[in-house]
Amino acid sequence: MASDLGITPRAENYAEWYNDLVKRAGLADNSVVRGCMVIKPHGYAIWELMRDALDGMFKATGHQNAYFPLLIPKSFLSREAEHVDGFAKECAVVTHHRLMDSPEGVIVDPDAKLEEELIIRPTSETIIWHSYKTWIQSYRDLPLLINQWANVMRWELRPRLFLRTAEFLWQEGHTAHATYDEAEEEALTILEVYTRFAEDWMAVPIVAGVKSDGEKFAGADHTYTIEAMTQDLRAIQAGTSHHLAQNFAKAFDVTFQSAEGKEEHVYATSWGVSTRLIGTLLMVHSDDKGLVCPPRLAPVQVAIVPIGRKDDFVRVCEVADRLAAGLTESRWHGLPLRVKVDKREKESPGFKFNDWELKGACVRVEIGPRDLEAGQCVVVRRDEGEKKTAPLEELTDVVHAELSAMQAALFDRALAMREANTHRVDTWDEFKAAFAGEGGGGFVLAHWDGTRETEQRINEETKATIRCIPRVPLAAGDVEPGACVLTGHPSERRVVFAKAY
RNA sequence: CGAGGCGUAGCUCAGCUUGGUAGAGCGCGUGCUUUGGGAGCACGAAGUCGCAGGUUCGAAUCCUGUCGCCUCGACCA
Repeated sequence: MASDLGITPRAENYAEWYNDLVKRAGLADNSVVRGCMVIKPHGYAIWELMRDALDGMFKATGHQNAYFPLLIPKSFLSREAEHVDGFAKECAVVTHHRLMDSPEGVIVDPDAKLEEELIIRPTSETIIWHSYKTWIQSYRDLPLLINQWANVMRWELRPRLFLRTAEFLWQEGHTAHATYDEAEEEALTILEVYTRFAEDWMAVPIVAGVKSDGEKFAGADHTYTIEAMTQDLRAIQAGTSHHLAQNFAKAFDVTFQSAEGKEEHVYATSWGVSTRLIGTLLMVHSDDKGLVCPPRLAPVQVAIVPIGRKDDFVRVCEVADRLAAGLTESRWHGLPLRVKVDKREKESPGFKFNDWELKGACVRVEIGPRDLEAGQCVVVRRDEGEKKTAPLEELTDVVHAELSAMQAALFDRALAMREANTHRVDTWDEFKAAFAGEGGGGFVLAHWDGTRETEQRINEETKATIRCIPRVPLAAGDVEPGACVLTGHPSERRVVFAKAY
C-alpha cells in the first residue's frame, strides 16, 4: 500500500518526489502566475515557527525590526555597479498606475505611464541605504542594527516550490558600523545565528564558510554562507551573510562623523534567509511516506488518533482530550506542545495513520478500547515507525523524551549522510568521476588555485561549483597546502565543491 | 530564449489513429453498514473537451493559428 500514497519514491525520481511531497502534504500550490506559489496553512505554519525562532535570535543579538517599501525607483538599483549587474536581469518593473475598460476587456491606461519606472524589490539594500543616509550622522548613531520581514521578487526562469520561486518570503538584515572590523564581527555573528538555527532547530548539519568571489553577493566585499546537503547529494545554500564594506555607503553617500571629528563612510552588512529554508528542511529529512519535520519546527508535534466505534469512540475521545490537555500544558523547549486529536468520524484509523505520516506529525498516539482497559496507549515516532506502548499517566514524559530523541536522531542521520558522501579528491579524473552523470555527487573537498577562471572551467566541465571555503576545516588535513585539482597550481587549502540547488 | 511533452469533471487520465448522444478511477454529497495500517454497498452532483478560426450534415477527434502549463538546458537565494 505504501506505494499507493501518491508520492513518487525518492529512488525513482527525486524531483518528482519533492513536488508530490509539497502538494500531498498540503504545504503549497502553484499559483496561476508562473513562479509564484500559494503557501497553504500547513506550510505557512512551518514558516511562522521558523520566523518566530529567528526573530527571537535577532532581537537577542540587538536587532530591531522595521519595514521598508516594496517599490524602488529604477535609478536606485544602478547606484552600485556590481549590484545592478547581479539583479537587473530578474526584476519586475512597474510602468503604469491605472487600468481602463476597453472593448477587449481591461487594458493598461496609456495615459497612466509613470515618469520614473519602479521596480519590485529583488532585495532592499538600495532603498534602505537611501534612508540610512538621513538616519546616520554621528558615530553615536552606530551601529545601526535593523532587520525586516518581507517579500521580494526575482523573476526566475525555472521556479521550484520553496526552493526557487519568483516571489518569496524572507528576512533581510541591514546593518551599519563605524569600522570594517565591527561589520566583520556582525557578519560572523549572524553566520553563527544561522548555523545555530539550522543545526539546533532544523536539525540540518551545515558547512559554514566564505563564498569564492565568483559566487559572492552582487555588491558585497565577501559573503558567508551555510550549505547543507540534500538526500540526492546536492548542496543547498540555506542562508547568507554579506560584509558589504563601504560599497553601499559610497554609492548612497552615507557618512558619519567619528569621535575625532573625521567624516567617514560607514561599513555595512546584509544577511538573509528565506522560505527556501522550508525546501531545505524537506529535502534533508522527509521520506517516501511524506513530511518528516524536526520536532522544534513541526506544526503538529503530537497527533492523537482515537480508535473505536459508537460508545467506545466517545469514551476514547474523552481520554484523548484529557491527554491532549496534559500535553499542551506541558512545556518542551519552553513552549506548549502542538497537539491535535483527530476525531474525524468518516476516516478509518489506518487512513489517519497514513495522513499524519504524510503531514509530518512527529509522534502519533493511538488509543483504543483495548488500550483503555490496560491503561496505556500506543506511541509511534515518525522517523522510526515502531509501535511502543506507554502507560497513560506517563504519556507526557514519554512524548517529551521521544521528541528530544527524534530531534537529535534527525540531525545525527543527516550528519552521517553528509559524512558518508563527503570525499577528498586529488586528481582531475577522480574529480570528474565524482560528478559524472545525473544527480548530485556529494561534497568533494579538493584543492583550487583561487582563480575565477579555474572555478569557471570546473563548473563548465562538471556542473559542480565551489560552495564555500569552510571557516572551520572539516578535517585537519584540509588546510594543508596542495596542488589545484584542475591546473596543478599551488593551493593553500581544500574547498567544498558540489552540484547545487 | 533553445529542446521535448501535455491541455477532456476538483485530481490522475482514457477516448482522437478510423468524425456520429462526454467516459473511468480517485475525490465530493446523501444514506446504511463499518473502525487497531488508506473500509464496503447503494444512490447522486459535477464538463464551453485551453482558446479562436477553418473543413464537414455533424468536430474532443481532422487542418491552421494562438495561449497556457510541465520536464530538461543557459541565470539564480
